[in-house]
Amino acid sequence: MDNYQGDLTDIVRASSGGGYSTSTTTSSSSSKAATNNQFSNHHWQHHHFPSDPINFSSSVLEGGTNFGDPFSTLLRDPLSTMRVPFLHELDVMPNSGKYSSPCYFNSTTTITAATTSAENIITTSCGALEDAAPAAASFGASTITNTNTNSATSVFAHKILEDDCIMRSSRPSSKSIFSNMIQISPNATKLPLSPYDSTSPVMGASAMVSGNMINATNNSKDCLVDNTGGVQISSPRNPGLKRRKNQAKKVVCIPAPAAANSRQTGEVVPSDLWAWRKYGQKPIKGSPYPRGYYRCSSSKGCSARKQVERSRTDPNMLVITYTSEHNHPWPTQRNALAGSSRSQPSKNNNNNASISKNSETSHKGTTTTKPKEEQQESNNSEGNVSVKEEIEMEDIEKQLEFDDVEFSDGLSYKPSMLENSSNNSQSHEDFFAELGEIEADPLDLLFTQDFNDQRESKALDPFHLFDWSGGSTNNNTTNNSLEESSNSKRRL
DNA sequence: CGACTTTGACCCGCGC
DNA sequence: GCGCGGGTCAAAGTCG
Repeated sequence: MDNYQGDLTDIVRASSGGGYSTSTTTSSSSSKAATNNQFSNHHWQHHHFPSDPINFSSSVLEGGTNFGDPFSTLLRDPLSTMRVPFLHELDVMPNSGKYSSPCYFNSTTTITAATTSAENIITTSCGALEDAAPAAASFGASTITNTNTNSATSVFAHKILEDDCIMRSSRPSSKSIFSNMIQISPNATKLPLSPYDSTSPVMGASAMVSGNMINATNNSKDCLVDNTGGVQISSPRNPGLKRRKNQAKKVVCIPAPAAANSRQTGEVVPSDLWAWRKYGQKPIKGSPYPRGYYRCSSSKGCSARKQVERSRTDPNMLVITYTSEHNHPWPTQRNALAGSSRSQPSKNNNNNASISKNSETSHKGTTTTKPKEEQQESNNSEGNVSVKEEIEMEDIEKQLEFDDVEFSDGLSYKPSMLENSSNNSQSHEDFFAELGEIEADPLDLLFTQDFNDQRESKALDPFHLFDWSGGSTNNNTTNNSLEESSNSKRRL
């Protein structure tokens, strides 16, 4: 079935802690492969972490459910400066532009649900900015503490909005990047809002998170994921896990790493560092894209699930819905590797036959995640690997600040290191010492040479992560999406 | 052998 | 009550 299964699969495949779908091998879809290889082999690796992270103070939903996933963690601790696991890897656009995200933010937000279609995102963004923002502010929501308001930022934000068809926004200063990525369902309004950062203004065009990220209204009719009624957790065969309409879920809208069929091209995929195992896929009515169902494989008995689908209105957007909660701490590097072995198939390195097979068959049981060797080759080809690794470790350490969590209530995690870094320094050393033993640690794959290169030149520009310079990126991805969409066949 | 994906079937909730 | 849509199960196959 040649639909978007591959997209979803690969998306989560990388989320499993494996490598990225950045295979350089060719496929029968040569043109698309070429296009996506642009993503995969080059831009996807352009991670760039600002020295001065953008602070997200997106507020607000204290008391909300913590999902135990990276997003939850990120969004939970107001003291944490965190990088959204997905977003920080969304450096995915072709030469003409690329997604990437600094995605550092402070937040107490627990996103419980979200609108999903780009259309709705746009709508809610505008609405929040122009209409709801004051209300959100009154709730203590909102709040962007970004201090980077330079021209590059403006360009960056502008580009995002442009690419995401948010040009309808009449306020350039109100553009919010992450309004396109993260939305909060109406349910969020049911949760108590934290006064945290409620006074932080949206800082111009570079605003990263604001009230517009929070869909505090109930206008989600256009949402691909209709959260107006809450969540439907479905465990029909498990009496203890009946579908609960009011169970909180968290929907994250992110720019899709690539719109084309990842199976053939090994397109870039976001990673949230949890290990996920796909247990189902269903075509979604009204959407040309299937929805993949994944459960956490980091720990047995973990009820955490997520659904991955593309926005039906904007294939460039991925809608990732987290449901339930992880009942275990962040996966260790070894846990993170669980199920990731296929993410690094060595023979993908230089085996067109296997790729051809994948492209010609139903891709059953295969992914085209970029093998580590390949990434290493890419790194080597661009040289300076050793330097890269040093810097990688710095960033990894940042990343892993969230790994060292305090599993206090069995459901929620706190980046304890951030709370008491001195006390945890030793444990972190141990952690990294152990980490260093894992050659194939997927975390190593989070950072690449390109990132390193760009870091040197643009490290101080967090918005470089969303550098769309070059222009026609969106067209490319859109075309790919449309092309893929037209070629896709839904399973019915 | 273990862990994964795929996919048809089953089950449930919801709307009519 | 019925049908639809969505979520999950589980067998089969794949992969390292």
